[in-house]
Amino acid sequence: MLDKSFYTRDAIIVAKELLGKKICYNGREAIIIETEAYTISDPGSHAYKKKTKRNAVMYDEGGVLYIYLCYGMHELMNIVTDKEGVPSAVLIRAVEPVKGIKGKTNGPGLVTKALGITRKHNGMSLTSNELWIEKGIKPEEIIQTTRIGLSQGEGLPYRFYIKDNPLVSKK
DNA sequence: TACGTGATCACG
DNA sequence: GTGATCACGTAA
Repeated sequence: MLDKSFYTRDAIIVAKELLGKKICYNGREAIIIETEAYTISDPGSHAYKKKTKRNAVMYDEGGVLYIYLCYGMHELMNIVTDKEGVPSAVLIRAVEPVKGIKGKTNGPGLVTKALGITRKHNGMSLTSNELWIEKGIKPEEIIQTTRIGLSQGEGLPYRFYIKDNPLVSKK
């Protein structure tokens, strides 16, 4: 299991290093293929302006989940990073099924659905024996490029994925 | 390319 | 209270 110290670093570093790691939850396992980082003073981040009820968990110490509902029907899964009081997180955009997964996993809304993660898991710890991330594979090559699907801050190069993987999400 | 869908937030 | 907005997915 990855230690708390893995998560309490800058979101960009964590986003990059999460690639190839394995998420384990509820008997299901999946390798992380694609991520996006959301940092402090980032126009695309939910915590860009101020602390609200929704984004409060982003201010927590790294190593917990931030889940929210998008477009009224998709629950998106983020991993909170950095020290307490520094709002930042990493969005999981695509994973590769290893065990116990049904359905598609090549998009952020599909990842939560496949893993069985919902808003009820908001704030849940990633250093527990119920939900955790551990060593998986070593990515051959990592691509860093601009984020997609945002109305603001889309141009920032905070998106990472494993090169040539067929599960990388599309716009 | 169009739109469903509902929580959330910035207003007043 | 109310209206605009939104880190998406699907079908067309």
